[in-house]
Amino acid sequence: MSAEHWLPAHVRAAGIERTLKAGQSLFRMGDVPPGLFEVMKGKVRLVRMDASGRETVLYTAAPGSMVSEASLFAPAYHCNALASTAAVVRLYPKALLLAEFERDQRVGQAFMRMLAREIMNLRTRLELFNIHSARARVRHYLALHAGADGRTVILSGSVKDLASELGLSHEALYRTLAAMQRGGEIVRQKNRITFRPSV
Amino acid sequence: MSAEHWLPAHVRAAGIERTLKAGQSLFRMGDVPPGLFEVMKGKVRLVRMDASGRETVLYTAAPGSMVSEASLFAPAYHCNALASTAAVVRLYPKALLLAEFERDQRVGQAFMRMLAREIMNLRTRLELFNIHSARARVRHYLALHAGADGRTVILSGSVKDLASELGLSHEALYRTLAAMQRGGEIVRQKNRITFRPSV
DNA sequence: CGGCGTTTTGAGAGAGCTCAACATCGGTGG
DNA sequence: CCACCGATGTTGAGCTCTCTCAAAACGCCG
Repeated sequence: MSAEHWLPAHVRAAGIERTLKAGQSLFRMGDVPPGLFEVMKGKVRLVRMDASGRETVLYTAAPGSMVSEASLFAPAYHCNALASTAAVVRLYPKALLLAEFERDQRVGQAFMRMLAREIMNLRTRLELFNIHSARARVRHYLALHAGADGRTVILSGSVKDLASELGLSHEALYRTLAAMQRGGEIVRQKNRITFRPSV
Repeated sequence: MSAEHWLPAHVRAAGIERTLKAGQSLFRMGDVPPGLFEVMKGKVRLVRMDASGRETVLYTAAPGSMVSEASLFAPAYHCNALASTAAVVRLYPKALLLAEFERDQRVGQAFMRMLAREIMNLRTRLELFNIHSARARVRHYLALHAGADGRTVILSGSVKDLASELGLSHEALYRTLAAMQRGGEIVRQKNRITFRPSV
């Protein structure tokens, strides 16, 4: 959900900035969505809690990414947004955006494209979560997040964060990474993983 | 993704119908999307295959539902569509739709709303797949698909179909349903499940 | 009636989860 | 400068739960 400058300057300028401390809540399930948030600094994650208190990470927004696109048309949020790190977000009010969509067709269409891309991301994630083997999940993730060379992934957070993004316990992930390294499938540096694609 | 008559009559009239036999493919990953499909009769499922041949059901479209909304802006399909039963679909060509979005703001906005709803559905599904216990998954599904009375779910296919929609092996699902019935949590009739919500 | 797919139950094994202990690292304050 | 402390990183061991392979009853349709 990258902004990629599809939003006209005058709308961006009208954004209302807000600063969040690590762990602070941006919005909660049930709140009325005021508009669209763009993450300027830090990271914000969308999560849901199930009955047992388990947290499902629905999405992690990095600088340039949007949050709550889907809720722009909904009467209430259906998940919680929490700052994973200290963060700055910018709010674009709903009415302003809808007016802009009407004024300039291209903006509205860019927004559709963004929604469509998010749908595809979510489907890919769904596929990931349907994989039971931890090793296969890691492979799937690595293949999908490889950099330009096709065999390097930069971790943007702790391994623990990665674990919750993969829907694995952090212990299982540590073990899997260790085993893959022993087997020569991956090499780990500070916050970088190099791997052999499609062995 | 229900159509709900948001599409103007003259666009609907321009749709191209196509008949599919059970198991027949509507489109495959990599194909160029010609437009939007509406399911008129039967059921069509979106699936992806992972490396091991396991099939992940991304979405099941019933009559009135749209397929390939997200791919309207993509150069190629990112998943496969298969007829689960004998089915009839109607194709709305991409160019026609985009022109209509420009002509009438409300149609474009209705489409955005549809995309947004699909995002929320997918997030709910993601949450479902993050639940490991079969029983909790079934509870989650039942709570979400309860009818007006809040405690009855009509199964629209076989239990086996339900199993793949829940991401469970069919054996696990049968066992779980049997156990829940023994425990008095649910009552099963022909193709209907009645349950006690939030016990 | 025969065949095929769904439904059901059994048994075993593998894999991830949980609880637990310990190492490591960075930041804080004395 | 060093001790402390909390969070991350790492490894161990046992347990539970689903998956897989198997087999049999059931129901529907030609």
